[in-house]
Amino acid sequence: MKKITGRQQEIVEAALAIISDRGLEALTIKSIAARVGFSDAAVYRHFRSKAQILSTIIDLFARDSARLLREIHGCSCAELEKMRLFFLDRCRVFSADRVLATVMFAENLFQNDPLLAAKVRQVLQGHRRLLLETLRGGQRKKTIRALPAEHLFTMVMGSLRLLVLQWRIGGYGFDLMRGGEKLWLSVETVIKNPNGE
Amino acid sequence: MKKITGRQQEIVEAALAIISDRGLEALTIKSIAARVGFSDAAVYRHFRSKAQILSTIIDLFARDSARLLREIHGCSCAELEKMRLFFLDRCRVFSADRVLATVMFAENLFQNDPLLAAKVRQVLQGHRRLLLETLRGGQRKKTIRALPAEHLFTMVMGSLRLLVLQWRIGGYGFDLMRGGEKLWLSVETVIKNPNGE
DNA sequence: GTTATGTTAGTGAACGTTAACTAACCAGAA
DNA sequence: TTCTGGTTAGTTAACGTTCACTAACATAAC
Repeated sequence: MKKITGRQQEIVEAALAIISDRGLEALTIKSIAARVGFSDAAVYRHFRSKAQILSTIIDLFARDSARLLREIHGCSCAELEKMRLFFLDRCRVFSADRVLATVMFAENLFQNDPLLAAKVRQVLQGHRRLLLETLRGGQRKKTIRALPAEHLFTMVMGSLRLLVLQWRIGGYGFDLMRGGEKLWLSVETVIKNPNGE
Repeated sequence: MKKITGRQQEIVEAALAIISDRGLEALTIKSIAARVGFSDAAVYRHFRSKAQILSTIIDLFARDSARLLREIHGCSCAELEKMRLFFLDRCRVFSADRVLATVMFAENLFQNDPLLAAKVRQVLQGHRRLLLETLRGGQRKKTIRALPAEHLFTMVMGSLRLLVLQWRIGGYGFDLMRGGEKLWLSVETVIKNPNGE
């Protein structure tokens, strides 16, 4: 991970704003330059290529994601609580920075650039590993329902993803945090062990 | 809905194959023409624009989807069974025609063309309406868990979507039908009323 | 001879990227 | 202090490619 200059930060933020407003297709060197307020060529004083800008954005996503994973892993709370933390933290992050939600759904968009695609996939793999581990831990303690952990993962993560997608498609028309909190109550209800306690 | 000539059918199939193999970004008039076996200009003998080709593809998806919705709506079986039919039918359709799975995840890809985006959204709305209706019917009969129907929808549809996504990302490395059947068992377990029967 | 279905050759626009150049600033040597 | 060389960050103009799309023309069927 490299240090980043002020100008690079500006460029990345401009790129994020464009993706957030008009989608990844609208992200061109020209549109970035226009947003920052200088010519297209000037962008190349700070980044070697467009791919490097995208790579920096994904790194942002990955770094934040790694922080979350460490945080939850080190937490001494129960497994269901860990799941809740993950679920709601994702909502919080996407709420605060909408473009990260775009990156989350970018598996297909980066498929022309295998390097970027691999980077995104790696982040998602990290989520998967952590959640599966947590789910299995909860199942050992009989707090989480005894269904295939893979299935529970698909249900939890699938619900989260669809919620975020609905939020994006609807033009961010509802409060994602509140929506996430309410949805989590239902998700928790169905994944916790009904025979427990 | 228009009638379609043989050549048009060929072109649409070529387009579907390209999307399926190399993604929507690789879908150009040139690539379509190459696949059919003639020059790019010849495509315009059969379609007025690229958008019209895409529109035809979405129509295909919509027509198939409408058939499914009618079929399930007219079915006299229980609500949980209807949900199962929907879930597995989607798996079956995507298994048979992978590109339809691509279209299912194309909400963000068509966002630059509002007409196509609206068309896709309409199909998804249809799914949503049918499933919510079915879920609420099951809740009235106490066969489906008394949680907000919207949440149940998000969980079921989210699980289905993530399953299909995993299938696509993994290079179609597992049998989607079998995966869907197994996942459905878990989904059904968590959404059916535990106090019922 | 008209209609349908191809061809080749071309358009203008957009893309990422590079080239050539300039203005501002900043060292150290005269 | 002033000259000199070098770096940094910007400019305009252009490159080569690809895109969707069009015009002009050919050929064969009816």
